[in-house]
Amino acid sequence: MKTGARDVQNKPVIDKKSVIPIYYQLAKYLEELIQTGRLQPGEALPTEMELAQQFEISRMTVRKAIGELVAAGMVYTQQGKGTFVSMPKLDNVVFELDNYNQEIKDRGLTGKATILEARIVRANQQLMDKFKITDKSTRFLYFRMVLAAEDEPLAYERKYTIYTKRKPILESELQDSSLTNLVSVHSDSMPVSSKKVLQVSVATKEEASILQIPIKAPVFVMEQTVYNAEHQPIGWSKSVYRGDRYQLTAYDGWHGKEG
Amino acid sequence: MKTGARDVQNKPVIDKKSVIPIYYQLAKYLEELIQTGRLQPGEALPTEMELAQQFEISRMTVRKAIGELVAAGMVYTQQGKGTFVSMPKLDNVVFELDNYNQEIKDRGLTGKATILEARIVRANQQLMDKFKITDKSTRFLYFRMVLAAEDEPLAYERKYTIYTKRKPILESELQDSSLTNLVSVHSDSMPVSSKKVLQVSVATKEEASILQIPIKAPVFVMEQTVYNAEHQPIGWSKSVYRGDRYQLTAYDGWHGKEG
DNA sequence: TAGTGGTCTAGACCACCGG
DNA sequence: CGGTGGTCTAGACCACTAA
Repeated sequence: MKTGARDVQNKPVIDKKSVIPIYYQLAKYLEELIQTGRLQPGEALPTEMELAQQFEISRMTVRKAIGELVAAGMVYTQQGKGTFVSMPKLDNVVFELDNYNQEIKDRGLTGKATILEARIVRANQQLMDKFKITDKSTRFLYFRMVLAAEDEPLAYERKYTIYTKRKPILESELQDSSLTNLVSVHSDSMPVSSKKVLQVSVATKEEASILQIPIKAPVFVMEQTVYNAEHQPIGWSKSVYRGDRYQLTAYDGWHGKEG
Repeated sequence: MKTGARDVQNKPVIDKKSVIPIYYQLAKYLEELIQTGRLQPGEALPTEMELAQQFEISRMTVRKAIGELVAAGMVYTQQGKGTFVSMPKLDNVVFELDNYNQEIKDRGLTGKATILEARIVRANQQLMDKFKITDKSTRFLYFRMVLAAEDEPLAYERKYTIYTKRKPILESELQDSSLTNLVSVHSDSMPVSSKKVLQVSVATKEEASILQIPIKAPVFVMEQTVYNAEHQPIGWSKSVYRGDRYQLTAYDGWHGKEG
């Protein structure tokens, strides 16, 4: 009588009566085999039929487990050949920068967004370029604001959206002053995509003054453009982040974040 | 006799005899409904049973299709309630920076990595901190190199790995001078995870000279630490990228990259 | 209680790969 | 050709939600 694989404590690897799904148990088991090196990169996993028979479960359940590992990038499948342990890719560079609100919350600080200025402006050459328009009479809603935590200024943001609705500028802008929200409220079309470019620069006199840092101190500059369904720019912002308070972090590999 | 949904040209939405998998056809069909606005954010999709009956396919196939959309972030499921169209999240900040080799290739340039120095060094306080060790006699392999394209220097990298194998330093290092590769070749344990921190700074005199930029010009500074399976640092590097030649870009939304 | 998505089964046929 | 993963079926039972 088969009873499936058991670990060193003679404890069954898969407990069919557990509330934890079988496919999840199997995925974690295989994950452990890989992370402890009992399955080396490039090595083949047992075939789906073998795993199904060994643990007395359906092949579809095995496939669901393997699907989890594929999604996690730990294994890859080749039709007609088998399933293999991936080589760890540690040189991808995908950085995450938490947005302002989360950033503040994570640090347990009290954040504040102060609007320095909010008014209607007419098109100038820079705006006509950024929004890819030629109509000089276009009006834009212009926001200028400072983000601070614990009374220390962290970022300085300037935002523009095409002003078509003629809606008054409300206090509620303070609740969510993200560019996409401003665009949603004041523009005719919905934002559906966004592009951000992050560059490094040095603080201008104005930026240094607002952020309370020395002139020419290094800063991150992020430009965001928000597009509607027709790929037309409907919002643009330029944000300056203090270089001494912001950084981007990237984790790579199979147990990066836990360490 | 049921024949399933048909589009405006009376063409069946799902062709069961196609070589294209049914679940894929259904996923693309639902995707189109969402992107054209016929299914609005927050709105519920037809239930899995409804879709199965409408297209005369198995519920498991419907689930596979929906699984694709979930993975793409376009819909989310709630047990006991239904499946709903996601709100587009345009304010995530996940930046990608192509690695040096791809970067060069993408631009159609001829890249070159020049090793300025490669030698064995003993532990100093900075290295003992970075590698979290206390043994002063530890030896490190130290690489110093410049990355250039079209004879223009772009980045300056300093890399350290624990030197345990006593292997000679070979020309082959030039082929793949990534930190993970150096660690693989010269260290006892395999790299399994990596952490990178990107900050903004200004060029020192040495960096400015090597990168041919003014002193105090803004630069990206990336520190990478590579860990083995026991979460011990086995490699560390500090790379300086010219601020006038590098930027990070992030796309967000459902049809961002195509535009 | 009725309806939803989540899990699981025991088959089936197929496309692809290697010997 | 046998073995592999890829797709698909027609059921089943469950946990959860809402009326």
